[in-house]
Amino acid sequence: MNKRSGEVGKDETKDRIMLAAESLFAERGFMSVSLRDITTEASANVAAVNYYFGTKDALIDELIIQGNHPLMKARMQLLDDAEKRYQIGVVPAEVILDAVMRPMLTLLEQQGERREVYCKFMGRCMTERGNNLPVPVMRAAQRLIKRLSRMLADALPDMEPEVLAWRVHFCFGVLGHTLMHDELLREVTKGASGTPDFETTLQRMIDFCKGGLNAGSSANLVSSGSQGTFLF
Amino acid sequence: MNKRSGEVGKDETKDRIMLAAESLFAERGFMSVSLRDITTEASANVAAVNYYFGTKDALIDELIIQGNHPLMKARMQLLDDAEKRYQIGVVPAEVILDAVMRPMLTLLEQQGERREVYCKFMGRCMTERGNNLPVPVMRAAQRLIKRLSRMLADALPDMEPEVLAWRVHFCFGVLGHTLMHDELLREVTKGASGTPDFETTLQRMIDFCKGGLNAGSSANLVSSGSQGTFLF
DNA sequence: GCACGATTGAAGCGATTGATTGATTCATCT
DNA sequence: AGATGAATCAATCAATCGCTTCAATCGTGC
Repeated sequence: MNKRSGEVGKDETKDRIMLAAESLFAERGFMSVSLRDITTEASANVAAVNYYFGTKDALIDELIIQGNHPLMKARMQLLDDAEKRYQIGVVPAEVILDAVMRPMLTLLEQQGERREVYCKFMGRCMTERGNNLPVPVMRAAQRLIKRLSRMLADALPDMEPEVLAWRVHFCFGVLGHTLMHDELLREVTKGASGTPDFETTLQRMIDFCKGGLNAGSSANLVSSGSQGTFLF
Repeated sequence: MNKRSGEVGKDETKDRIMLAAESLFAERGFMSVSLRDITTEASANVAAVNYYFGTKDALIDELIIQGNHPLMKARMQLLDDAEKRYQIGVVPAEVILDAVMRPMLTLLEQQGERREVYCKFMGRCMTERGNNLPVPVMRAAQRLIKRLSRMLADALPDMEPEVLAWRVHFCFGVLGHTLMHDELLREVTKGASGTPDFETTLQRMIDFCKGGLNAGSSANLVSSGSQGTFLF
């Protein structure tokens, strides 16, 4: 045994550190939480972080990977199912969008009391580490986006691929912002946003994104004649 | 004169600090940039920050206020214009949305070479400081949201106020995410997103949000019977 | 030319950071 | 019982943080 007690520990130090770290990172961001904050919360020694993870960044990466992997896997699975189901035709855009958004909802249900933590942590990944994500996460994101773009291009043949890419991007923006800032909305609207549960919120999010994906594309009123003249 | 040179200085230390700080904060976030990073970039002394602003947080607040004020002012002005224009009827939702989004575009044009910095800095305000914004900024946001909700409720009388509040929230999510992560999109799509200028991007953003605002609202398939049972 | 107030600079404050050390504890195995 | 190796601890490292101090510097008005 490489553990002090012969039991399969749910109270292991490593797990306690990861749970504490996830909560604190979700609440205050990656940079604002020190190793001492984490180990104090986890009732562990500062050295334990280095012992189990090497560095703070490695701990963060492991948390991000652990959080993203089941999400990506579930999305891919749903896309598989959709393609199988619509084998003779084209997978509708709404079904594709659902496959991307729904797993966040499903995974949420499995989180129990930690669902709020999970939400904010995933939001942190998107907003604070949107660039510079761990390599496997980045690669998984690329695979998803690539597949997504291909399927949506079939579903919406009249839409320019470039416009489509941006609209997918917007959908992820809605997702990240919603995961992070629910309490901001509550404060700024002074209650007009109600107090919906996460499932209701995510359903509203999906509705909104569906409308956005299928939106008409207006002529560019402002810079139709100056495309590409700035910065790029 | 309270300045050493009688000139109106574009090279004043205070301005150099603010410019350098805005750029660095935009690029690396508020927490990751030290006063020494700022003063080195600005060719100034560390004490100058304390001399002109008091603390690092005060500097950040001043930058946020300075960045947000003209934006809010322009939005309110456009809403005024719209209400005047549609005095006999109701201001359409699209016009309202335009009034909120368009000033970001207009202000961008005034930023010249610093437009990219301005974009990212505003994005940082939304994503890293979404809560805990300076009091005047928070109040301005509340005024805007309140007015927005009222006008949109008139424009979309069939939509539940709560759903409307969330859809407005989603719009700001799209805005913030777009301002922050354009290069992420470019990397993850490997070029499929093209290299549009900011004006084109913002126009696409507005189109998307219009579609989202006007989207149909599907029945809640998942938790229609469990509203309010979790966390809230 | 001299004093004054505004501004700048070098140096350092105490506190905190991520990371490391070497000793120690303890279950396990021979 | 003794040896082994995983796990934990207190203590400390150098580096960096925001912030302060105090003297030097500068233009300006007297």
